[in-house]
Amino acid sequence: MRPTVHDIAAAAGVSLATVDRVLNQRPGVRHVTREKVETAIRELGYVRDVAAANLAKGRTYPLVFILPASDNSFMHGLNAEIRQAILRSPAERTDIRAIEVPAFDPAALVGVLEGLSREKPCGIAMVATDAPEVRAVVDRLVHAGFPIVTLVSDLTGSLRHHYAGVDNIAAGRTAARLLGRFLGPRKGKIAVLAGSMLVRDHRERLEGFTSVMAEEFPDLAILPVLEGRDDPEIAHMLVAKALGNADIVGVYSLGAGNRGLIRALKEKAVDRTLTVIAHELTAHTRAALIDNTIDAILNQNAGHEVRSAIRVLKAKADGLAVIEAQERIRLDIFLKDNLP
Amino acid sequence: MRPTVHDIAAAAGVSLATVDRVLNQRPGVRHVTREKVETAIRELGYVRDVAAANLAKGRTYPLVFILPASDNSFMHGLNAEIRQAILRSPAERTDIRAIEVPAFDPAALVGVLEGLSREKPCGIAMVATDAPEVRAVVDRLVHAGFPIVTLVSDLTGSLRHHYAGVDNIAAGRTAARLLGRFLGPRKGKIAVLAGSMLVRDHRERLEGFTSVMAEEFPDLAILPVLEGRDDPEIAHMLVAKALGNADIVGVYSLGAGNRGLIRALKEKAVDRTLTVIAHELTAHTRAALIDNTIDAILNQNAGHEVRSAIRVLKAKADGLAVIEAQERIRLDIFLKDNLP
DNA sequence: CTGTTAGCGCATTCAA
DNA sequence: TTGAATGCGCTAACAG
Repeated sequence: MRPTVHDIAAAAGVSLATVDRVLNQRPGVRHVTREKVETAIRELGYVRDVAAANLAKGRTYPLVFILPASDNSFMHGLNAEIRQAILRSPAERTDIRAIEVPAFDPAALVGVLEGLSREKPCGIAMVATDAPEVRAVVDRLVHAGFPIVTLVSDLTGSLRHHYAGVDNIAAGRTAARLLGRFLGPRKGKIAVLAGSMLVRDHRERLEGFTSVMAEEFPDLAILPVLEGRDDPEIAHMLVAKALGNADIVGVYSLGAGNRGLIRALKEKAVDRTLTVIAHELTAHTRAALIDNTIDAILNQNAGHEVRSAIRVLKAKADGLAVIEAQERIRLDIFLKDNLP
Repeated sequence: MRPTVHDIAAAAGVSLATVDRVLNQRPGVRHVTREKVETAIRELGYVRDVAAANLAKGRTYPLVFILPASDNSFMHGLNAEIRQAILRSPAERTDIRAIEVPAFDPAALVGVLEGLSREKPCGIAMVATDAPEVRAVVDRLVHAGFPIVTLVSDLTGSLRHHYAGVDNIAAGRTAARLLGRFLGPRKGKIAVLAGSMLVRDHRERLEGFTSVMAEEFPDLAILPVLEGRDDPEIAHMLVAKALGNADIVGVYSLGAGNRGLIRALKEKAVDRTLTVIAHELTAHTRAALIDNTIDAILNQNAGHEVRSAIRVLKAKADGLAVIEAQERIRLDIFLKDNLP
């Protein structure tokens, strides 16, 4: 049988309340008494039963998710996963609220973040827009004791506790190698469609992509990046125009808004054998993968990201450790054969 | 505030004990009383607090893992993950025991399984060897009320509750497409190294591989399968011999024992440009991927499989639902760029 | 500074 | 067939 608070109280010759004070590092315990209790804890190998503690405390975890208000399938999916998590709230003792902020708008994000410090959530998950002022508030909130995890897009250089998203440099490098290997001996130009160079995830994907291209596939030349703002309409326009270039042999779409990309490909490139790699598995990209418009999809599993963010935030709130390997968000690579 | 047993007792005008009897479908409640309670439960939207219930019951989950005694890195890794889970046991209320059985030996597996029915674990996770007699015991145990999940290798057609492993047909198909696309316009022969056609996962990978090869890459011919019994020494011998064939342009290793494969490749194929796809990320395959001996690795994450098996078994033991998407074991595809 | 006591939501005796 | 009382491991008033 595992030792309980009673056992350590008996071993240390003190009462339950004192043991509790030591366990929860509350004040009002003499140094010597504290030492006695700590010794007993160590010797009996006591580990606190978190479930029982939460029951006694009636603890719930008020969590806030901050997301950009973007009208693309990936963000819709992320939203859906958060709603799923809200449905599980009773069982998981969470109390989750989602807040939307204008996309690519550091000032708006900062405003919401500052408002949050008043309502005292026990954890914050946010899709970060990469800007100094955002980094500043985040650092301030972390200092004030709020657990913060970044979601999907990281905020490197800030004090955020954890990042629940894929390694985007690795994603870009992987895209480059797949494209290069699939193209084999072919030479030509590569079009790159991004959302915005303002978000770190897109910048990092591009960085990884260009470096592997330069190192290993010198016969493929990258054209100037098209910024589609993750908007299907803009993406369609940009890609349709770019496809006028007959030297293009491949496309890398590293952001969202792939509906527009796919439409442009079907209109302008039916007769060409382009190799296309895109990010994010959605209804649209899935269909395009199956009908061979797209050759491979790199994906981050929004459900895993949300669940991981919640686990990490709860653990941080309790001062507990996380299973690192479990919280690593993997880059999914989908060909038409291994679709879920 | 969520409704508790007290609330439904008050609403139904009965005592806690009666509510409990209804909740746990125990006998000794008049039909009309039962109905009253059930109505109250429905109307208040009561959901049981599993943590509190487990606390009151002092419940633990005795779980058994059955693994083949194979000396390859993948099985070592699986073992390590189970040991990690054992370390987490106190926090997760599990009590995990691992049993090794001779590999590819249905009779031995049946023996262990039969012995288990006496010690009453509340869940069994097993790497299945695919044989009718195994299917028979599994079905018997399931009928007797034991939750059973298959791990890594499934037992299709049996009554096992869940399979914690990858879709191996999809894995084989994916390997074929990667190999075919990487090879591009090249023609030639493909060597296939398997462990044993006695285990379902290997048979399924081969099946998926050959079908995509036949459908989409007719210029690549598959040579007769080499059965290395997941043993590095045997694998080395077989592959070294096979590489005498100068027409070979690619290799698909769908089992374990890749140490032997890699050694053979380095000895016999330094001067050739083979495209090689292997399964399972280990220290050896990782190094080979980095030094370009292997071009891609398909992997199943043993840690996820073990944690998933535990979650599912606990849920089944409690008659609870699982998050299906979370329990789907994904096929990892690693190029040298996205290694963890 | 330290101890007593009640109670979180549920299960389980033991009586009635 | 039903109910009252007790306890699981822990926290939190409230006394001393």
